[in-house]
Amino acid sequence: MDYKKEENLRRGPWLEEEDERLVKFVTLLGERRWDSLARVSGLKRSGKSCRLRWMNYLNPSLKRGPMSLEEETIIFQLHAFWGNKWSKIARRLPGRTDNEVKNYYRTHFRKKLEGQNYDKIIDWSRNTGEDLLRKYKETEITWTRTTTQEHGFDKTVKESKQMNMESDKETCGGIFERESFGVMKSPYENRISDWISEISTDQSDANVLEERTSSSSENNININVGSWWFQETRDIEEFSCSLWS
DNA sequence: AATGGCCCCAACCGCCGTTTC
DNA sequence: AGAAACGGCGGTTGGGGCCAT
Repeated sequence: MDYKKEENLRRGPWLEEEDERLVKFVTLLGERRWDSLARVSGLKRSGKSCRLRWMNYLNPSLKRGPMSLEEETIIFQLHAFWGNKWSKIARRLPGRTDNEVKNYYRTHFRKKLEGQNYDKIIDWSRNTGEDLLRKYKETEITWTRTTTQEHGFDKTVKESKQMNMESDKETCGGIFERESFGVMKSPYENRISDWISEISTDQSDANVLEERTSSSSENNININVGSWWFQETRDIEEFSCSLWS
């Protein structure tokens, strides 16, 4: 349905009675056929508007309240991999919407990262997968320090942790170890750990392949295996879509 | 108390891929 | 097979609330 063609449609904030009516009809007809649902319900709203209101606000499975530290971590880390794929990121956060994630990122992270030249740190097109993962981990450490401060963690502990990061690499695997100062990993972080370790495994394979390619013919066209690897693994969804189930 | 600036977030827009007829 | 309808996505906007001056 085209908004411009439907001049008598209501726009702007939803009234309480509109919400009630929408909930009633979605319960009755299901989350589909939004245009016909909008018509049948008598709401003077477009199907799109109804869908959006339900998806972003009325759906009972939505989580309310501020983002947890775990959710912040996931948003940041997945954004580092996928970029502005808000719906994809939101799928990793049960009860959160793409709109919410997008707004959250814009208001909370972008400002912080602008100050840290984030866009320059992560240059998707010019780095190998290995570079990207390393640089990503570096930004993660910096970011962790800022947010943990905000959340009341002890700054000194985290900073000394960061200095040991190089030697910790093997055990850390890129995910900060909060167990070491008394906070257990959440299920969110465990899943992130799993994703990252799967990525690392794939990357090792890619690096082996890269070595073989370059040693066999040094003057060949440069095939950036690292980038290939990263391209593939940016679509983690392909092999981990059931993580939340 | 008034006001201007900023932040936050719900809602809208336009585009595009998919599904339905 | 092709047109229309539908649904999903990312970017943008506008208004309410908060805070500093």
